[in-house]
Amino acid sequence: MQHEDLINYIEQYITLSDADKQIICDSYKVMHLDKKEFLFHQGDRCETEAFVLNGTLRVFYSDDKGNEHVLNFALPTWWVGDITSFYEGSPAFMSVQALEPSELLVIRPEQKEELFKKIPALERMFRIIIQKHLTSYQNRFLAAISKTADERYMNLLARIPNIEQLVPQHQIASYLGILPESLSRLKRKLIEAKK
Amino acid sequence: MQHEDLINYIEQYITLSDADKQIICDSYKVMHLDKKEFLFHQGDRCETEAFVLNGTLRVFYSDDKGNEHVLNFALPTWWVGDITSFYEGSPAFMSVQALEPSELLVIRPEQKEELFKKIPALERMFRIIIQKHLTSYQNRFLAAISKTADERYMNLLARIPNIEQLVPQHQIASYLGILPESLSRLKRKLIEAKK
DNA sequence: TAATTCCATTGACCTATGTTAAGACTTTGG
DNA sequence: CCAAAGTCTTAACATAGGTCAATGGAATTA
Repeated sequence: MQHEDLINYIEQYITLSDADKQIICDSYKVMHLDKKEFLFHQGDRCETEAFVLNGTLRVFYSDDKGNEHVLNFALPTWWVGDITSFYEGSPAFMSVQALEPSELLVIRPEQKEELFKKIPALERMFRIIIQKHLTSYQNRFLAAISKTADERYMNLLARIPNIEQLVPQHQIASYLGILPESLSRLKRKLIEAKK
Repeated sequence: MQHEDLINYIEQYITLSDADKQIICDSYKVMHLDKKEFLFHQGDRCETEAFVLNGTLRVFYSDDKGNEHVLNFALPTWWVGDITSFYEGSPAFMSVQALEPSELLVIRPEQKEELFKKIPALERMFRIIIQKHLTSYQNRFLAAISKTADERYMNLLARIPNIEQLVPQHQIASYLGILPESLSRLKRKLIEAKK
């Protein structure tokens, strides 16, 4: 069943009756994205919140000079969306694009409201998830101002060991907040240091 | 009345009956912090969420080398707390300390649960506030990796024009993610460039 | 399969910020 | 009211990472 991973995920947080599971399956629709296809674009309203079933996506922000900065990747069992845009209808702060063909489970704002009414315990789960995201960005910020690019690279590898197989190098550089040239140089230094 | 600023703040988001106002006044207790006194320490459980009535506080993280990094300041009508620690009971990620004598309205987790039961519309307000915090840290992160210290300094001044009168310079440097020496140099350059 | 675009690497050079150290001025606490 | 601690500035030097340019290989597309 398509929704199995989502059900398993939710059951880490709360207990679900069979009826609850049915409601969840009805609320989330399967969606496919081709490589390079966007879930939503920065500036548009984000009307979909998605749970990644498989594939890889990047969440990025384009600044005023047109430079793109990877805020995060999205891998299976992760959530993607722009919550402020999703709930409040404001323009999305970032874009989300598939880096390879990907399968998602998506929900729209009205349906999510419905879902919360039917399974209020989910509110708590999503609140915790938002808090984790907040903590994660606090950490990214702290790392950006207090660690070297080497350290941030090693941390990323520790957190997502197969990241090199999943996304191209220049996306990793962008995630780290450096240029591809710098990542290249950095990797060489690490290899030489190991010898 | 002590709670007036809080009531006004909340009324920006939702409509309150007189009974609601009374409940809010009963839920939030006035608290005074002397200069240098802590609201809570990194590593402890954060059992208070506070609304700042007056004064100035700093929210900071101490890294493994003992260096302190200012995550944010807290000024009148701002909220401070470590939500994850507050709700989930985990150790606080950061510390909060008064930079001058400050007055707060504080609430404890159990009381906040009670409050949500009595005035459910507050849940929505706090969800929006968390989302704003999340966006704010995404921005801090992006600025940290893509803007120069000059730009970040100018942004801070634009956002909080009187920040120089409120907090010592080395705290501003810490907020910007640079050393006091660098901020000093940077300010001189800006002054010279203006001539 | 050719043509084109994209991607990773390298090198030379540049700049913003860190590092260290010193001195003057201000605030705090006994 | 003095001593001590904290704060701001300046300067000389070091370094991480940016910038620019060139190359070769890989992946897309016609």
